[in-house]
Amino acid sequence: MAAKRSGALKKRSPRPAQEPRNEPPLSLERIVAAAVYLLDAEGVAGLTMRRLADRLGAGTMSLYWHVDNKGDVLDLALDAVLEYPGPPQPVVPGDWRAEVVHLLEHWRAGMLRHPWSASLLPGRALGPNILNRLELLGGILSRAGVADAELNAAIWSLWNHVMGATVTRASFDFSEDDRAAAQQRLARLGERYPTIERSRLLLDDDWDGTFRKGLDLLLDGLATRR
Amino acid sequence: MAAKRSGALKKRSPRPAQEPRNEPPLSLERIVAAAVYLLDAEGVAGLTMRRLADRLGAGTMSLYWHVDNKGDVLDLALDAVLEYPGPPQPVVPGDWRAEVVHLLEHWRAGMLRHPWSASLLPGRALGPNILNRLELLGGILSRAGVADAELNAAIWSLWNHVMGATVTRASFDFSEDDRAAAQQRLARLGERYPTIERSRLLLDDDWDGTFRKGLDLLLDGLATRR
DNA sequence: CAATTGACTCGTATGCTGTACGATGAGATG
DNA sequence: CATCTCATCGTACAGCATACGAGTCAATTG
Repeated sequence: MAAKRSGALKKRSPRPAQEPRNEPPLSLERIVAAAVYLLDAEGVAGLTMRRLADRLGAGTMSLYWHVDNKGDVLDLALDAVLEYPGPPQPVVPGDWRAEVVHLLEHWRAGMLRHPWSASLLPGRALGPNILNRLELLGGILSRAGVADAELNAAIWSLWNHVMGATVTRASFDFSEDDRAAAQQRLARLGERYPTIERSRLLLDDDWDGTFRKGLDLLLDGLATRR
Repeated sequence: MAAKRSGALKKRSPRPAQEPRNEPPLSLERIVAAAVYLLDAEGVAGLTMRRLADRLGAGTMSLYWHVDNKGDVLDLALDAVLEYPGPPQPVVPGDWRAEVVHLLEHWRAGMLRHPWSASLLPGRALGPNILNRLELLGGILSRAGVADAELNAAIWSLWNHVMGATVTRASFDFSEDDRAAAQQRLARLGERYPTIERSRLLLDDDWDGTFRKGLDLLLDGLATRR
């Protein structure tokens, strides 16, 4: 990722400077924190190298000392947001379903707090925090007795469910203002799409419930495989 | 979408022109076809309004007569690619599982032929072809006896599985060249991520099998809900 | 026939974007 | 003092979407 920056930690220069700098020196940590802030506040399109540098009180090109390109910033911001505090203790040890549910709901909640993360995840590098979560998930399933031959399919299916549910919600969670318009637009299509219309597929906003029900489908399916 | 273009179909001008035009006149159909071509050939980043116009032998700004903005082009290209020929006949009528499997595998195959479509789908408008597929899916499930209260969750879960599996495959299907590098990179992480390493989660390239197995999980879960 | 209208095309210009390159300076080391 | 490395940043460039207005024609109208 960052190429030029020397191997890990070095003594920081105290940086008195002639024109006195009122900002602390740049660092990967500061850059990533500012990037997350901008992404949260303005979305993916709102993060540009210029705005990022402005926010840090630095010149645009100074960023490129610490980072190879904008992709690095996105990779780092994404993985930073997906830090996992570690497997929870208060869960009943033998209850694999509860463990999976807790892991995935925590995961989903984290991504919903940073809606850009779901859309960013495919196509970006898998950082250590993401791998860590996959590892934990695989471990739970494996210990629960899922056969090795089924393990990858199980992991990916659960992963897809979390990603998909998060992305879907971000895409279709109409703001209250748009809601009336969406309602009307869909009503006009009622004749062509009667089932969708009747089930209010695109208007139902119980995303948490939908996520949970789908997860239960998968877990029920898994339960027959042990 | 297209704003200025008058209400639907009008007589086309034969367009002889003084400096003889060797290209047919622009039309939404030509624009969409060219956009799909560029997307297939160069990916999302390869589609720019300039290149699209060049390919059509037209000036860049001419496109904006037929289309409001680039988003329109993407919406139209996406929905064009997801056209559905209609429910297949040769399927056993009563076998809802086979119907769902056929519908979703056809869907997935279509998106894999145009890998950009999966990454584009969230965030873009739901065109008529997409809605049509959702309607068919909902109909099958409803007729199969899925309760209305469960219907939305079932539809979204299956939708997420198709989208997720397609996006996941596009993200992690390393080219043969990268494969050795990826292999080595992951081996180095083997100590930290033993389960992932053992299951070869990121190296397994049986995407079709993974998709099918995950789909069976969901369908098994659904089968208990009727 | 002449004048007008409307459909369509496109050149130019604006303000963004990521980033290549090279100049600049500070602190450490010789 | 001379060099070297770390770090910062101004300028420049190519490419992007698109606003605006001028241009060209065919069909319509008087």
